[in-house]
Amino acid sequence: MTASYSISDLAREFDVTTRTIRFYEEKGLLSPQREGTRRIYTPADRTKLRLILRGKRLGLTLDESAEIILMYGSTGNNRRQLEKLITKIRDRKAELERQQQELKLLLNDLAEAEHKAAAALSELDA
Amino acid sequence: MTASYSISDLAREFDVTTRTIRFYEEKGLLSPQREGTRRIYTPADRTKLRLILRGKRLGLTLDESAEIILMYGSTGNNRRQLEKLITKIRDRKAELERQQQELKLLLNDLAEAEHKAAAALSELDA
DNA sequence: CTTTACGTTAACGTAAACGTCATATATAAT
DNA sequence: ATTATATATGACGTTTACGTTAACGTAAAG
Repeated sequence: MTASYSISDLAREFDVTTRTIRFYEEKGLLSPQREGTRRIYTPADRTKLRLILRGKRLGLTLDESAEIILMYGSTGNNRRQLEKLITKIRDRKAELERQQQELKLLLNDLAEAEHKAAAALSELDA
Repeated sequence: MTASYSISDLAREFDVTTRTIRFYEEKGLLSPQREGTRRIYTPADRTKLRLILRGKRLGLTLDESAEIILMYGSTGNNRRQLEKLITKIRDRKAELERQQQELKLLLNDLAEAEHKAAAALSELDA
């Protein structure tokens, strides 16, 4: 018996509200089973949620995260599907690498600013 | 005579609308001089705009970008100011480095997904 | 048996970051 | 003088990503 989670289990674990999780379902990012009316989440659902939130922390929109999730869940095994999947992954990687570059630039700028501030400070001490 | 720019000069250069630039002014991120009613932007204004947009591409909010711009324009040279500035820079660096870490994780996940997809594809060819 | 805890749907509210008119003025080109 | 182009100020609209009641069902605990 694989583990299963209630909506508040996941909410606690990932520090989001249940509203948030239901919202992701509305948007088609999650589709847990039901036990009567209550939602039951599988480990796979949990992984999807983790991916969504990871994407969020990187500034991805939910629609973008949805794409990534589709990539993971891609059970369609025909060639066209797979080729499309590979293309999408590469596109996303390229974009993320561009972001990484921007990040380096900003970190450099900040390091410079810090240096100048520290220098000005030690001037005061001289 | 230092260069100066009209609002549409900057809009063209950075590929944003004039509305966007006026919006940044509303939010206090820019404060160009006026020639009568028209806005005149200095190279310093241009740099600020560049920083705002760089921040945006990294997923910073405008308020966060505003902080960074304040750091750059910080002409207050007293110790308290400088110390506060240094602290803010370090905080931001820490957050950005955390993001960099997340990015690495996601890139790894994507590499894995790509690998699996490629493997599935070569299965089809076998 | 009634709290207490957790769950459900439905619906309206909100902050951020602009887009999109509408209307008006000013300068440049023909 | 008239047309075109650029600019200005409102002011309302839009999307994203949820927050926030409201109003109700269920189920275990005391």
